Amino acid sequence: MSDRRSTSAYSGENLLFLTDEQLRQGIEAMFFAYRGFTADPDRILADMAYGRAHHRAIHFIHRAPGTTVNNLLNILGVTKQSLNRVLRTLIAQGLVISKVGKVDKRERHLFLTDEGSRLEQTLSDAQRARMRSAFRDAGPEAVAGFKTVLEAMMDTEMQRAYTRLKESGA
Amino acid sequence: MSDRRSTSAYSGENLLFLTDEQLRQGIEAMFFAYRGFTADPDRILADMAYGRAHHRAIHFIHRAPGTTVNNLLNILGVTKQSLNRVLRTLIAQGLVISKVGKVDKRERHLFLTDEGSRLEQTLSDAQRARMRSAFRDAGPEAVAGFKTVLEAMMDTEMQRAYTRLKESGA
DNA sequence: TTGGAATGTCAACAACACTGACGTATACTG
DNA sequence: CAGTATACGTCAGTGTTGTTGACATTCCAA
Repeated sequence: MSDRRSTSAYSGENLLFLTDEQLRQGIEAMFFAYRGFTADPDRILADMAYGRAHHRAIHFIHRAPGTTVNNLLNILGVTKQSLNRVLRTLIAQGLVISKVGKVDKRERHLFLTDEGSRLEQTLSDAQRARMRSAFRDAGPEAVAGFKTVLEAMMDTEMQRAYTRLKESGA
Repeated sequence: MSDRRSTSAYSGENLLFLTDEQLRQGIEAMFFAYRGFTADPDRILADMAYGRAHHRAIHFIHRAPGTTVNNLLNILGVTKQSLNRVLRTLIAQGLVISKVGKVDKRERHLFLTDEGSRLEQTLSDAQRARMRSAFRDAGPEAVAGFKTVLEAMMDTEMQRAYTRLKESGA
């Protein structure tokens, strides 16, 4: 344990990881990695009538069954009209069901049907396979760093949403 | 009947970072972080007639001045029709110039104009600011892990493109 | 009870991706 | 030189996903 950094966290030559060149590398890594991140589910969805927006909706409905439209809206960060189109097709195709709220009849609570759950499983299997492979190649310390940086990159509201989900899943 | 003691680098309880729960966290972290990652440039571009596609084109033309259309196509991973729409407006607005190749006259080499460079600077300043803040909060070890995982998440072709860019910038 | 806020739906439009087909100029090859 | 391949641009059509605007329903509070 070196005591050189006792006062401020990082000083002098240790700041080299903050050069514009390093930042640009981080930016490009995000760009290319996100493409890989979405590639497998996208391929699966391309054959159906669905797209990435459907995947996102299905993912978070699976994560928080019974969530309201409004809640989903906040997590996904799109307009309700945009989400509604996606939801409408998912409901019409029998992947999602929408139940009128008992205490507040304005709200709709969303659930996956069995078929919806199957699709969710297929999609997340594909996405997890890549993530698992990347995690395994990188090792646990790298994974911890990965999560730390991503968390620091989120908007504060998204940090809250992420943390809430994270804790609910544990 | 799988042997509990695997021959891989990590075994037993060290594999806890590969649980489905951990992978799901990684997936959601990517989703939320990418939103933050694009938020600032998106805000700037919303006021102009440009979008994220223009940003990507400008970024990589800045990175590799004189690049050909075909090269840009491979990096961006879109169709030429899609890229052409973007390039056409950028050229019409005087942000990008296209020069006929000297050795191969079929090729068009792309460059930013002064105005294009100014926009690139504005956009990348915004994006770098967030990345820098995230990097600083997370620290150098986390940043190293971040890059390792992202690199492992890319498709192999994208890994090559990324590495090539990375080395050209050093 | 009435008016405003919250929730969700329907309609129209814009951005940006895709495929397919075609045209033109240039380069390469037998 | 003739034929083929490559690089680039364009037109037309389509699909997904975002946007704004208008509107119905429900809840709540003055």
